[in-house]
Amino acid sequence: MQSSHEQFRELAWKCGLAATHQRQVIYEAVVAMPGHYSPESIFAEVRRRTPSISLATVYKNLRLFVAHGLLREVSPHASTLLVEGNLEPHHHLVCTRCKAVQDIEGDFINYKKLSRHAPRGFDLTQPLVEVFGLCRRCSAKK
Amino acid sequence: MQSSHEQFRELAWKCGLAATHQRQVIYEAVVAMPGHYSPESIFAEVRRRTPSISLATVYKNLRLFVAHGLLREVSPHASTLLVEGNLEPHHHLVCTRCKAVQDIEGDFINYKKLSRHAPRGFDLTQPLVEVFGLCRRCSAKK
DNA sequence: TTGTTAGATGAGAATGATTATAATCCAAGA
DNA sequence: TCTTGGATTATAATCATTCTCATCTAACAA
Repeated sequence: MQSSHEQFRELAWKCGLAATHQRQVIYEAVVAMPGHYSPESIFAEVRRRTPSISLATVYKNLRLFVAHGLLREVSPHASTLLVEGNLEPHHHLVCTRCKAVQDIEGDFINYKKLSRHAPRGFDLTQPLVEVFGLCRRCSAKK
Repeated sequence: MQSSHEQFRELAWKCGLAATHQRQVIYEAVVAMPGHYSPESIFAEVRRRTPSISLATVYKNLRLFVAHGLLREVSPHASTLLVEGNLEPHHHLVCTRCKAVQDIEGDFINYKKLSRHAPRGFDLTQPLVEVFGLCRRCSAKK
């Protein structure tokens, strides 16, 4: 069984990226636990092990990892960046009011109907979906 | 048949809002044509008729109209605001690369399955969905 | 019609997340 | 070990949006 370090070195090598210490700790911070993480929270976490790291480096590498498919961007057009390490296809539930995001399982999309209504040439190879509603807390407030 | 002005005055009155000239022209700019509009584009449009109007007023009133259900926010957690006058329930297709948004018709969501997988208390009374893919232009570039 | 006032507007400053810049640094192949 | 192109850091810059507050006006009452 490979060490976590060796696993990352191999991933980086496949993507043609230098396996720097900073990239290592950023990647591991996201992948260590399931969940959705902001650049700031990753920065705070990573800083404990590598105090000299810069916030710009965190941003740059999160974008890079997402571009290479090592991480997933929680919402591809959200106002603030969130990343997750879970690469299994799954959808998200978003609260319209507080913008909280959570995973939602289940096969509730009819892909055949969906692609029938999509315009010509629109690539829905692996459609990801965001469902908007009101989370429990916000619908209680009302 | 009511004039457009009278229609707006009545809507404003129902919401308890003063029917100012600025609100009138902002509302009409969005509702006049189907489509998705940014605050800047509405500002540019509205300025032609009302040169003294302020961008802040446009933002403030778009948010207000959305809060009162007179307009719809295209994507409730997008990085930049877009509004539309079409209040008929419909979903959106978003390009992951260029973030372009277009309407998509069709009943491709299985609401029963969806609510079965949603957490307790999550309000999905009228779930709106955003589907991510690659628009034709972006998937051609690849 | 006029007076009163709560709410609305306008101009510009402030905010906050993200990206750009440029000097320094280091991973990786020779 | 040496070389070099890519990586990192600190900070400035950006940009959409919101805030502030002085001024103004729509709406109701007299």
